[in-house]
Amino acid sequence: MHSEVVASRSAEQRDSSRESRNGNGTPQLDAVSLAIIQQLQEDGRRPYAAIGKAVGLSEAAVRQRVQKLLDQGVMQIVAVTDPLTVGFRRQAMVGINVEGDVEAIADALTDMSEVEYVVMTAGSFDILAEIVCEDDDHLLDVINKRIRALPGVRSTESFVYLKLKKQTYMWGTR
Amino acid sequence: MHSEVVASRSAEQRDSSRESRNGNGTPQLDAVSLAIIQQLQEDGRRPYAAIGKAVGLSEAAVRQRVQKLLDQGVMQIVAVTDPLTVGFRRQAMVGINVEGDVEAIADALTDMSEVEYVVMTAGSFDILAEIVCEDDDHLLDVINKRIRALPGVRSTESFVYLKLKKQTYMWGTR
DNA sequence: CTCGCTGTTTGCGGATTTCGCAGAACTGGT
DNA sequence: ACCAGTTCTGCGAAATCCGCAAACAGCGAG
Repeated sequence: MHSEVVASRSAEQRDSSRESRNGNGTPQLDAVSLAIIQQLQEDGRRPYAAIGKAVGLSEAAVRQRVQKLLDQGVMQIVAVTDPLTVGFRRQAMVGINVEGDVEAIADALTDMSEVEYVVMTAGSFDILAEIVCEDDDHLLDVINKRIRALPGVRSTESFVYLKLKKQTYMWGTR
Repeated sequence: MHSEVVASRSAEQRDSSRESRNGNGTPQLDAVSLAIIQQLQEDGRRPYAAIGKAVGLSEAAVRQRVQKLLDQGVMQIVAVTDPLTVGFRRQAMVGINVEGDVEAIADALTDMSEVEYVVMTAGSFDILAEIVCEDDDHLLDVINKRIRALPGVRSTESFVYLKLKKQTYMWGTR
């Protein structure tokens, strides 16, 4: 019925060893899990059986691997939107310079619900943070009252979003 | 069986008028669609019936709305991961200054597969673009050979990612 | 080499969910 | 009041999801 798939699977399977972890504690993914993620990046609701056919695994096996990937926090299956469409009128990327413990500031930003995205960077900013707000007042409040008030924040520079041009989640689908 | 749900629905339903469009061509979302999106932001695979129970609609109605939201491009249901986990070792945010047609440059960036995110901004950069690459060589190539080569790009500044601290998709879930 | 341990895969039923469709209900315009 | 367009509902049929027990593979200890 699906003999050629099985054949290709056992070929793939050879080097897909047991899941291990590297130093960071980030789970090491084999080729099959990667292929599963790729399938779900194209369509987060794709049936397990269809994914199984694509990657050469049974429906139940795919289901278990997906569940594990979710439990481990390797991936999440979610709806993503353009915030502007959903009623958040003001967004900005904020570049931040820190004196002292950068990670502590990053953690503080992480705790703010208006902050969608926090990344520590090399370059003329120590941290980049994306802010999503309802309106100008809200944005102003977050940047001036809350972020600049954090002890250790030396300076900030804001880039207010005018238009979102691209937003994809297709890593590995090249 | 679910009488109280029906009751609460008709209350909600009153102000959920026909879908319209604002000037931008972006569909206007009513409270119910927003609630549906919110449900799917928590779990992209949540069954239609469960969503229906939460927002006060029948399973079929939810299904139709979700399909329309997907068709309209208002949202997409996808798996998202930390690129580092999936084998992309180098990422960077690139700030770009443009002379002339900013949107043309933004479109050119959008066409590059390594570019995950493009946004036009106000401030000292005209465009911010997020780049996801396999390694340093790849990143260098994209920034120097491809982005800087675009006619109209006056200057760029790169912020290489050191550590991703937060990445959420929970707009409206506050 | 064999035993046993562990983690993964497979193959099933049964329960749930998805899907397509036809009719009812609601809205806005004439 | 009526009509056209859209949305919602309620089904039955098909597909999918889920849990479980058995088969299987890797691996270290004896």
